[in-house]
Amino acid sequence: MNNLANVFKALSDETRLRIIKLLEKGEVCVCDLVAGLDLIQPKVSFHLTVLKDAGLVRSRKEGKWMHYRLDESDAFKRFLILSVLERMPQDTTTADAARLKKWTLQKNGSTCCTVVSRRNKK
Amino acid sequence: MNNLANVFKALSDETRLRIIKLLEKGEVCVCDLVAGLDLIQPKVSFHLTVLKDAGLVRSRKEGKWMHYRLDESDAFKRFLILSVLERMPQDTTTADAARLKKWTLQKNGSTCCTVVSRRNKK
DNA sequence: AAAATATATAAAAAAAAGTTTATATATTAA
DNA sequence: TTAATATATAAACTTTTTTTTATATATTTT
Repeated sequence: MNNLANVFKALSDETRLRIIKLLEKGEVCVCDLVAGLDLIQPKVSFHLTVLKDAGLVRSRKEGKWMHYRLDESDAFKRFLILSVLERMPQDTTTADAARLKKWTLQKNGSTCCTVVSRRNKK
Repeated sequence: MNNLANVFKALSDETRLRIIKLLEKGEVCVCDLVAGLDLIQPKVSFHLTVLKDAGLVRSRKEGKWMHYRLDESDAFKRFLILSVLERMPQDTTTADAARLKKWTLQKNGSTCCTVVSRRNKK
């Protein structure tokens, strides 16, 4: 579904707005989103599917990992996403970003979402 | 509630988008909205309350009638409302507008929402 | 090949939103 | 004052959305 009410519906959930914020700076893989949001994986997958169905994110598979990114391919979506990014309350989003950063540092190639292509090329 | 997710939630329902469209040209009283939408009155009241809680409409009481209008008091809301107004599919909205027009013509002062103040002043 | 991992999805359960019917309140009309 | 009307709200119900738990699939690692 891609009608107007549905795009708004996709944006009507706190968790999904947090996801959008975590995607602000570019692609993030599901395992990293799970860490950043501190939520169980199927829940995150569910919300990603809602966002994708509404055309607000796109995904790219790389090995066993799935990377999501914002889809700002048209002006309306771009504006909606931008207004989410700038309007989300700081407290939540900084906590999420901090968790994500901590996680990516500590996992250090040993856990999920190692960038395979790069490792293989080495 | 007036947080971001809630504003989007208010816009995530077809009936509420139809209401916004009917309010495009200015204040409309509840009985006229009921006629335009062809829905039962408590249902319309419910959706008006949702819109009001989200800060998207305002209301004004005049006698026993309640008039609703769009609240475009800030740039963000104004943008959202504008995008609804221009993006709603024609078929639904023209049918609603036609019903509302027909109703206001035929009721002719005899039924609900007679503009009391004006009549009294005569 | 076997084991481990990332992710999606299905099924069941819980929570939230929307609908309907009935009714209360305020106001106006008679 | 009594009757009628407009609207909001409450209660019961239905539908939709979200959450959780379990599992299947694809891929990688060993």
